[in-house]
Amino acid sequence: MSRNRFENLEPERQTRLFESATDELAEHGYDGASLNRILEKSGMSKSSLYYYFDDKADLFVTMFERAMKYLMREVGGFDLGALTSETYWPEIEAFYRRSVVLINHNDWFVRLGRAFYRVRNSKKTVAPIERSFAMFVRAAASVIERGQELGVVRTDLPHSMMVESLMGLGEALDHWVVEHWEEMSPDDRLEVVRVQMGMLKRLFGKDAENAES
Amino acid sequence: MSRNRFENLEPERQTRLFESATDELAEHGYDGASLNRILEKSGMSKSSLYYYFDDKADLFVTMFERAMKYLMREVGGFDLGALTSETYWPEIEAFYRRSVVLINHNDWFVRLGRAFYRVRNSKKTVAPIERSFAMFVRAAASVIERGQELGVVRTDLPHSMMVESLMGLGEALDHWVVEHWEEMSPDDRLEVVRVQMGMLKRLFGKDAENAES
Amino acid sequence: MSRNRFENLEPERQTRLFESATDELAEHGYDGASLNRILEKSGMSKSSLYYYFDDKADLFVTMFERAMKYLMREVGGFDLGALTSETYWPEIEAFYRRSVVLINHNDWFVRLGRAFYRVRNSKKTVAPIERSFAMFVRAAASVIERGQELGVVRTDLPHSMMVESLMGLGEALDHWVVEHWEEMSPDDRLEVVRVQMGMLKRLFGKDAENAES
Amino acid sequence: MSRNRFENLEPERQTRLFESATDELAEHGYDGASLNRILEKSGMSKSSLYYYFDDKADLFVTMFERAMKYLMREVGGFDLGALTSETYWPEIEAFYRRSVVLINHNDWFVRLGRAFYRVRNSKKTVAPIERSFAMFVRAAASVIERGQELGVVRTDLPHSMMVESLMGLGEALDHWVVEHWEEMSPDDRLEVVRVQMGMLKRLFGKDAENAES
DNA sequence: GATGAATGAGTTTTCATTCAT
DNA sequence: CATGAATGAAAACTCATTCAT
Repeated sequence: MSRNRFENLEPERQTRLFESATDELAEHGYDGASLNRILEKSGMSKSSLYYYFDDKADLFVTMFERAMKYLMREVGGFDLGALTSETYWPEIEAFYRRSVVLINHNDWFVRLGRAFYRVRNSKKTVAPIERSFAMFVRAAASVIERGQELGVVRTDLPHSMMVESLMGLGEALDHWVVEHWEEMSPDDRLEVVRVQMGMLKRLFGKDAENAES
Repeated sequence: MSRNRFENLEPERQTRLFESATDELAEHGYDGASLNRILEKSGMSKSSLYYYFDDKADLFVTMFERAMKYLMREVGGFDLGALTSETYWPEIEAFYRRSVVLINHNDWFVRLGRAFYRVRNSKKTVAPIERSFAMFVRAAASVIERGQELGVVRTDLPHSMMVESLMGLGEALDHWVVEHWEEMSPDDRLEVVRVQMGMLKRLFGKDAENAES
Repeated sequence: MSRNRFENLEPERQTRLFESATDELAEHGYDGASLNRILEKSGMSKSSLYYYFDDKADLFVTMFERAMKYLMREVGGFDLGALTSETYWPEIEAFYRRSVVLINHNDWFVRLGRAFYRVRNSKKTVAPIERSFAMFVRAAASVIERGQELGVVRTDLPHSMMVESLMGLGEALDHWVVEHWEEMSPDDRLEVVRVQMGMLKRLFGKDAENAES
Repeated sequence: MSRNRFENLEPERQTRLFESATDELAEHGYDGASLNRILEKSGMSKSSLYYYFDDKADLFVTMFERAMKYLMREVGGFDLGALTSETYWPEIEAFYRRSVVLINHNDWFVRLGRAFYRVRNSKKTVAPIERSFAMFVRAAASVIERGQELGVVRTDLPHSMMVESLMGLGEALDHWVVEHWEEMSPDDRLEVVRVQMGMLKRLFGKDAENAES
């Protein structure tokens, strides 16, 4: 129910709320995020917020889902089935590159990114948020599995360890990008994509598997 | 000021407070940790806590530093200067292995580990905690730098990116170990050390640097 | 003003609102009843409710009066003037019995009963509700007075004490019936009417008055 | 834990809180009672209240239990086992009379009485309050059962119906007393006790049982 | 006729911190 | 040394009501 209401809210106020909420989430994590502060920043009244959202969790889940939808629309996803052993890594890199370009134009997306990583470490996160996040992890797992099917991703590690490592390293790399964003030229940024993809390939690529032994 | 006082506190009460605080920190992170709950669990009075510590931050900083000191005493650190290109990776692996053995005997250390990672992502962390954590990061940086001096760690990445990647991947790997701890035999655990060291070497080792090109 | 409007509302929506409101009132009492919950259950919009009713009190007063009108229509009232000393108690019992039969077919009426008793004890009840309830009390008082005129109801008690006792005992008995409703056969129910009438007669009947001395 | 703390609170502040809480409870019932209003009236700070009590329910349960203890100390209870068929009704009447005398000196007790009846009808009453009240109902049930054992209380009604009737009628009678308290002389009041006991005996007494048939 | 939108004031509860004893 | 006591500020959430359309 809340979703429809929010869609009809004056876009400018949507944005104001959206940005305040994202900032707050990024700064304090889910548990620490204060609705009061969000409302103060966005100028919205407390009762209005509860008119648009069921509760704190609903607010952030909605934010997250909207952002994901936006990301998918702008950047596009993978057609996992269409990947081949030749296109696997290049496609991922292209996706990454497109994301970086997108971030170039929407700085609030960086803040959401930060927020995302914070929520991830919030134990008390209520069920719906957990679900939202689980969806994301599952996507990552699918990408890994597809790579293994195609024989381009190593298979000698426990699945869960791979997923967690990917998320952990990915977070660190993204975080680095976000943090150093402004001191880099557009070219630098694309170069970083190349470097970081190199790290992922080195860590998870099949060919490297043999190099170790 | 607080430090000296706390040292003189009856050891049994030290421990009780220590464990309560660590648990709370692990479960709720720094911002979410409640002094009230800690005091309830440990049976200490609120005013006593404020007698021994300046404030919330001081409490956790002290906890953390004591744990680090304990870790160093039990596990031993590196004498970075004494490392050679031959002993570099084996020494790190040995340190890791000793840590895992230690965890075997002190489960509260696992909890502290969890706590550590949670605090790390807490932006609002007051200055002193930040400082405590920075010390830890600096140690990691030193290890990396020494490896580069010895020519066994790659040098083609920005320093800060390497440090962050190490912390991120390290967190993920540790987290995986903590989470799967009980379903593993002692032998499994040591095998995991070997595997994870393989990942670190692959990601940061110099030899692999060429493999990429 | 509100009354006329509500009469013109689509009957099906009238009923939906009616039932939601009655349920809510029964469960939470007047003060505790939430318009929000009522509206959610009935699917009516908040502004519509305020179109049809002046405020919270007006809503419940209207509900109550409609129910009373309905009760009178279905069950029939007394023609107090037509009662004689012989028909007084039998007529009351017959009324009671008819009410029980009615409840058999309209379970929401049970809920209204519960609601009624809850409102009764709500001190803050706004003036109009008080008035509504007063009407009901007056009716009970009239029945008592008529019984006294006919010489079949005791006269040795303060009038107000009789009225209050009647309401108190009546509530308890009704409450008992409502609570045990489902575990009784139709025959049981009518037997209960007989038993409870016995109690009322014993407590208020004139003949019993002598028995005491 | 809370109990001890409250005992040590400055008696004058105990009383202030006690009276505010009782008044509030009497006026609005449990659900409707506002801690804010209580605190405003009593001049206590919100956090202090939560220092002395666990939560809203704990506050009222404590109030109730203290009052009951006080009542039992001042008025004395029954030794049910010691009652005989001759002393049963007189003892009850004596208890009632002593209570009325007590009320004479402590008008807040009247307010608590009102409060008690209101809580009773509060559906949402949290568990502890329910328990407190259940204890009271059980006491009433015991008195009834003892009377039946002694052959002075009728046995032709369902047990639960008797208990509920007793509570309902008792509430009404008490309520009447409270409401007319000030317009009566001390003698009037004791006369009322006699009259009301007459009603209870008539309704529940064994001898009357036959009178009916 | 009908309703979506907005809100101020309210709710219970928890927080970290201070201070007199 | 130790603590009982007190507090203001903040937390998430709900309330009945209003008004422009």
